[in-house]
Amino acid sequence: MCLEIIEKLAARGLKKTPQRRMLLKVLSQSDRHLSAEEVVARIKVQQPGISVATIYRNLNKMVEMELVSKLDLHDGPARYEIYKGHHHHLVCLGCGVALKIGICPLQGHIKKIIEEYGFRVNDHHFEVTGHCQKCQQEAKTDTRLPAI
Amino acid sequence: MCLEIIEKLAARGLKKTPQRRMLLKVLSQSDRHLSAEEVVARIKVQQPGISVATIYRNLNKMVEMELVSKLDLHDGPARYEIYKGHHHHLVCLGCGVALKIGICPLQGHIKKIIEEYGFRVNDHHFEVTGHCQKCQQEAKTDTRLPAI
DNA sequence: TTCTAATTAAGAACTATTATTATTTAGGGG
DNA sequence: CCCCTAAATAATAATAGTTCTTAATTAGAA
Ligand SMILES: [Mn+2]
Ligand SMILES: [Mn+2]
Ligand SMILES: [Zn+2]
Ligand SMILES: [Zn+2]
Repeated sequence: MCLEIIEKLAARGLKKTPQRRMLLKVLSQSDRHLSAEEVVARIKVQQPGISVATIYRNLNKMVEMELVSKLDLHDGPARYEIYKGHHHHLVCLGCGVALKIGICPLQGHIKKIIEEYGFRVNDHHFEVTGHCQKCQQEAKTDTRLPAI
Repeated sequence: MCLEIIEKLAARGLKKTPQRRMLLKVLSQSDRHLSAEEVVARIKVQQPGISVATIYRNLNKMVEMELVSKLDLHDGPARYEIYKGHHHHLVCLGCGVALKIGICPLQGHIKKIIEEYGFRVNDHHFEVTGHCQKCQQEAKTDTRLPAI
């Protein structure tokens, strides 16, 4: 899985470094988005010398190349996952999970209207925050005392 | 215009301070979104003692109260404007202008699909970046040498 | 094997924002 | 009008997340 990505890097003239291999391995083995610091922590288990700057630098490069995608909410660190096509997320404020949704607002109708404004679209962000089913359930059955 | 807003603040138990008056005056006199630092710079002309912390603190409070709205892209400082109903923007990467669009993706169709996921929506962000008509024109007729 | 441009580790620097704290002030009650 | 006090402020330190700088290392071409 990440072998192919490493080859894509090489095809574009980038070196196959152990740091890049580990970065891709960690991302592809995760079942959720990871922040740069989380990636570093996981790599440190095997390569304690890994530097955060290296991870940020490579994440940026890979996002640019569309090998990795970045989920940047308006608070906390950005989080990354292996690129698997354009999509958006429902981000849970309770558990932090980012549920993939197939719907993109920049299709058909809305896209057409935007282009009628004479605006040339370059990129877009669409993020929905709220609570996932599990966190709604937990809130209902929660017997803990309120935080005040 | 900002007199009404000041009254709304007072109605919610907040004091009518000269700093708050100036903040609202500056925002309502601007024809575009302003960053906190830009607000400070404009207030400084008349009140050189104004503090950035005061502006940030009040902007946050006013956003929370829906008296001001915040436009937070993923780079550079957040920018603010007087709240005039829920809307989204086409943000020009050339001149920075934020064109208001009336279309909200979280209506009807898409909203329904999201709620069918069992997700309880709390908030959402939709921003489109690209180039406005004016900046597209300028790029065409631009006789400057490219920056390499 | 040698060479060199690419890459790295380490940590300083930076940007935007929030927290802390001593001082000031808005506005209500006497 | 003056006093009082909670609210608000100015100044500045602290923070978070990320990028920059630089000297040392290394991948991979020759
Ligand atoms: Mn995803
Ligand atoms: Mn607007
Ligand atoms: Zn999309
Ligand atoms: Zn909307």
